[in-house]
Amino acid sequence: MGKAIVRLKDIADKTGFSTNTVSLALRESPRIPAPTRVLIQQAAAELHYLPNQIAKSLVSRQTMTIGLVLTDITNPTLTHAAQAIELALAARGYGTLFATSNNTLEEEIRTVEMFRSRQVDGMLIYPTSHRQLDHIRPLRRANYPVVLLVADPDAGIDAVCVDERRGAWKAVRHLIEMGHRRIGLVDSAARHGNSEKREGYLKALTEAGLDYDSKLAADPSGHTSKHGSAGMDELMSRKTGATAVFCTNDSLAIGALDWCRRHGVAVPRDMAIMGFDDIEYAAFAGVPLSSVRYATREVSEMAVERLMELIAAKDALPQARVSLIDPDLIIRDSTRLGA
Amino acid sequence: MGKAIVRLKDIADKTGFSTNTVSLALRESPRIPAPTRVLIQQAAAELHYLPNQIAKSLVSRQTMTIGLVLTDITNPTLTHAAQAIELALAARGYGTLFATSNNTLEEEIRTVEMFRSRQVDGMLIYPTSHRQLDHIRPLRRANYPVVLLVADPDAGIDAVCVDERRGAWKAVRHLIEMGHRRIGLVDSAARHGNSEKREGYLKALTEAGLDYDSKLAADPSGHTSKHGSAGMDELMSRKTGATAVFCTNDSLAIGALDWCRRHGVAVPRDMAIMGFDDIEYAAFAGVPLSSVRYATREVSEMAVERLMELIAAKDALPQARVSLIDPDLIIRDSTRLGA
DNA sequence: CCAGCAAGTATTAGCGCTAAACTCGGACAC
DNA sequence: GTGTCCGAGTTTAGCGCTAATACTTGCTGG
Repeated sequence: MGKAIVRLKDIADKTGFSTNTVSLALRESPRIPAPTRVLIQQAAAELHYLPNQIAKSLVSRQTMTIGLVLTDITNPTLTHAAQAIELALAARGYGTLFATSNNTLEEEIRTVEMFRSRQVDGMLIYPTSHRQLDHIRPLRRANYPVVLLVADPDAGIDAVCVDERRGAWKAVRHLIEMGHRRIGLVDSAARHGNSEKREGYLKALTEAGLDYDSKLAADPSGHTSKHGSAGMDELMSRKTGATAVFCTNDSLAIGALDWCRRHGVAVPRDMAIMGFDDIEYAAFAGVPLSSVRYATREVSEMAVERLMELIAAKDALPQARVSLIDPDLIIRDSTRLGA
Repeated sequence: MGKAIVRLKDIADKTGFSTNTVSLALRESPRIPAPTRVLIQQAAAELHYLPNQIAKSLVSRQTMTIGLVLTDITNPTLTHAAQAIELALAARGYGTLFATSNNTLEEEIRTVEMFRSRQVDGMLIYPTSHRQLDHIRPLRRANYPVVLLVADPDAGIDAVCVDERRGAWKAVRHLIEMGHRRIGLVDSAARHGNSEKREGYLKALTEAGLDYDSKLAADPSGHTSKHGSAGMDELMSRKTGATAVFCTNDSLAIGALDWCRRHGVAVPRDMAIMGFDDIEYAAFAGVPLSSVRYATREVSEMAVERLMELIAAKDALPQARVSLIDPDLIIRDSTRLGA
């Protein structure tokens, strides 16, 4: 770890005060008179002193570090969130330790343990599965500050997240309003047990008096554009008569768009396509993509704020609260009939 | 930090051994006979013991944590790299602390100090500017393991990165081979003093006997698609007669592509466009985008491997080495004349 | 004129852990 | 029988820091 590190003791030796006096002076304690304080601080600066946070953490019992568990940082949405979260935490003096669970529960559990072992002051988690939270509940019970970034309202754990159900419902309702009756669903989250978007889809169908046809749902094994294309393949080979498709994220949708281009299916004339997340590239896809947008920055900021509240609450966490942010539709050419 | 944490002492009290015996047993010391070891390990498991890494770090003088400094995680390329790095580090038992410098030198310096204060065992850095490394050199001189993820070959600091100069040179040479003589450059990195891609561009021009015309270079204030579009605007308003444009990353190129679509400029017939990084969406842009690709995963893996070597070297770091990875061209419709 | 107090500083203990030094009771050799 | 060695632990010290307590002065007031 590099060469001899400068410690309080070194400043003490240099100035002739005791280590404790130095410690107090550097922390602006009123118990040390101003002239002494200045003297010590100058000596510290000359020696290029940097406090050892590890030692500090051991005694103060807080590390000023938050653990961020992501499923997969490749997803542009998570990426934006991670950035916004790091920013919000840094502004409050917290460091961000991050790890990806690779969408497996096992790794998620390992990650959470690793973070605990490193004594993070709290965690922000994108759980792999929104339902299997049994490894997280004990944490909350032990008064450990945890905020989820996707969740069920009835999870019993604090969460700040987008209302995916409502977003999906809005998206599908829009497709229905555009006159579509046979609406496909390309959903890569289902296999992780995350059914919010699918529920929104079903709700919109039901409200419009449309039947759900399981042939209209594809369930590709990942969430990249390649998978979106594969999902389209699966869907279209079934000859379901679909005239619109709702993809649960924009990467999938962009892949679906590409499938249409390669198969001579005109978008939106022959097929309307709707995404979710409104990533930067949605607007620049072959056909500009309609999508569901939400304020990543605000969500992240709120989640961090909530985490801070929990940390401040010490050993009496308040009742768990789930905040759902209502997303908005962004309509572009991929679903605009006149286009 | 949650409720009463289980310490070695608690296991000691429960089993009747001393804390030190417990510590040794949990670390599989041969000094403790197997039956005792098992007994102690069972007790630890029952109490749900998790070692306190902070305390461990204080005495072992290593935190098993690496600091990762990114300029801006929004960039899909950095994102991929971050993911690959986290994976490679986790595989070696290291945690990843990350922070973004927001492309300012000041924040980069603060971040590096913060990491040092947290006693990270080493750092991986995407420097904001490839030239201003004066805050990093002292680290190396103090035997602090640091590996850069972009750099000059003569930086005097270890680095593992893509050979951007060569990538740009290949890209521009390709455009020249396609018959272009007036080739624009949209480069958002120049303002940070990172001129590798521009140098590659110039080298290709020179080799082909083409003059450089400064009117052909645009320097937008950011690296998103919006900025790419703005860069095109700037370039085209100058009536330079450009028939091709090299954009220093894919987001810019996708923005440029969009500018062409909106202004009725046919790609590649009236204008060829070339990107850099080959992000997922390059293939799915309005016109599939030609780009420069490199193996992110391998680069990250190599960088981590190098960092491990430096860490293992203790207080006698080997001569700094810079490894440049040679990227490949991916030709798609945006530069293919026949398309 | 000295108890009482405050200001300024030093000493001590301890966070949870590890490494080094130490103890103690056999077994064994001669 | 006694010195030596070994196995199976225990005790002690210390990582760099903070918090609590202790100790000096010099002063004030009754």
